[in-house]
This record gives sequence, C-alpha cells and structure tokens, in this order.
Amino acid sequence: MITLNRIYKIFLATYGPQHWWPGETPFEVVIGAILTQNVSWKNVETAIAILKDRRLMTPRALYTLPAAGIAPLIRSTGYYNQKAKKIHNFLEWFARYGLSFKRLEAEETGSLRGELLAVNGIGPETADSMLLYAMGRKLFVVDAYTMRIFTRIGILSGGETYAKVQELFHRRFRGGPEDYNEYHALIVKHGKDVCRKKPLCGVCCVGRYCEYALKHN
DNA sequence: TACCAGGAGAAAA
DNA sequence: TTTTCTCATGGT
Repeated sequence: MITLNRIYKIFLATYGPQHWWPGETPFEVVIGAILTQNVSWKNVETAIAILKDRRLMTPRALYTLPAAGIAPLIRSTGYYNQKAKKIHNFLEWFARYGLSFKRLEAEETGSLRGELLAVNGIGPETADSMLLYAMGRKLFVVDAYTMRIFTRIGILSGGETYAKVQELFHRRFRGGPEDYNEYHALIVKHGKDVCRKKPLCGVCCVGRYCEYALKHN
C-alpha cells in the first residue's frame, strides 16, 4: 500500500509549495476559516475584501459590531446569518484572552482545541484550521477533499470519522507542523484542480489504488 | 436548470 | 447513536 509520506512527496513534486493559509494575519486566517465553511474560497475573498475595506479585519474593530452588523458584510459566503453569529461567538471567546493571539501562545494545544470546539459554530475542521494555520499548532486538518481523495486511493474506506482520519495522519505521516500545513494545502489543490475533474487523475489515483481503476480493470 | 463548494448544529428517527 | 434537515451565495 502506498504511504501517506509517498503521496505527500508526489503532491509536492507535482504542484510545488502552496504557501498557505491565504491570509495576511492570524486574525484574517481565523475569520477565513469560519467563512469558508461549506463554500468555495472565491466567495470568501469577496467578504474578506469588504471587511478590509471597512477596516474591520482586526479583532477589536470587528468585536464592536453585533452579529446583525456583520451579516450583510459577508453575504457572499452564504449562510451569512449563521456565520455572523459564529464570528461573534468566536470573538466573545477570544475576548477572554484580551483579543490577543500572543496571550494564546502559553496555552496547551489540547485545551485550546477543547475551548474552540466548545464555541458554537466551530467544529473540528474549523478549530484545527485555526490552530494549525493561525497558531502554528501541529494538528492535521481533515476536510472533504481528504476524505474523497484518500478513499479513492484506498487508504480510507469512506465511513471514517474526523477523529479517526486525523489520528491516522498523526500516527502515520512523519513531518513537522510546516509539513502538516503544506500537506493539507496540497490536498485542497489536488482536490480542486485535478481529482474532482478526472476520475483517474494519474497523480494520486495510481493503478490498483484508485476506485475507478478497480472498477474498470 | 441543477449541482456543488476548503461545515456545523439542531432536529428527527 | 446515527441520519436528515437547515443554513444561502456564487460559479459552472
């Protein structure tokens, strides 16, 4: 069976470094993580541009607005009423740390993750995206692309939980937080550009490891 | 026109 | 406990 490390090398050689997350500051990363829930990044870029244009892309500035004030600014991302509440919920939590990422640095990763998951609107993928890309914590981000691609390759069966898949990557993928960062970005790149459009992509879907190859051979 | 996109939580079964 | 429903805009 092909290994997680081997697939990482193939993706990196094929696409090159992705320089993720697309965001200028940790705050922009955490806001982007909420806004991109179940929607394409293109929709998110519009909302981020509006927030920046209004000079609201800082914790203190955005915290002055109620959810109802945030909602119309993020319409392009869909589910805007829910997402506005989620952002406000996050800021309520963040205020306990003085709206300062510096203050979060002393916190242990596990407890920080637990606190984020307790915020209504932040699930495992959003929490791990924030922790990895905004706070540099070593946690693998599992998303729909990860499930689809690695099921297609044959490493997953398709019914695994988020926790189960993350545990697999933590146990079998050898790399530092910078590799976790890059691997997830490459998975998204591959999922968007190649694996969604070509059933047998020839990069990750190699021979017997691809479900389509299994069906047609 | 129909379908999908870097989820999460509540309600129903 | 597991499955289904709801949230909603924008691109293909």
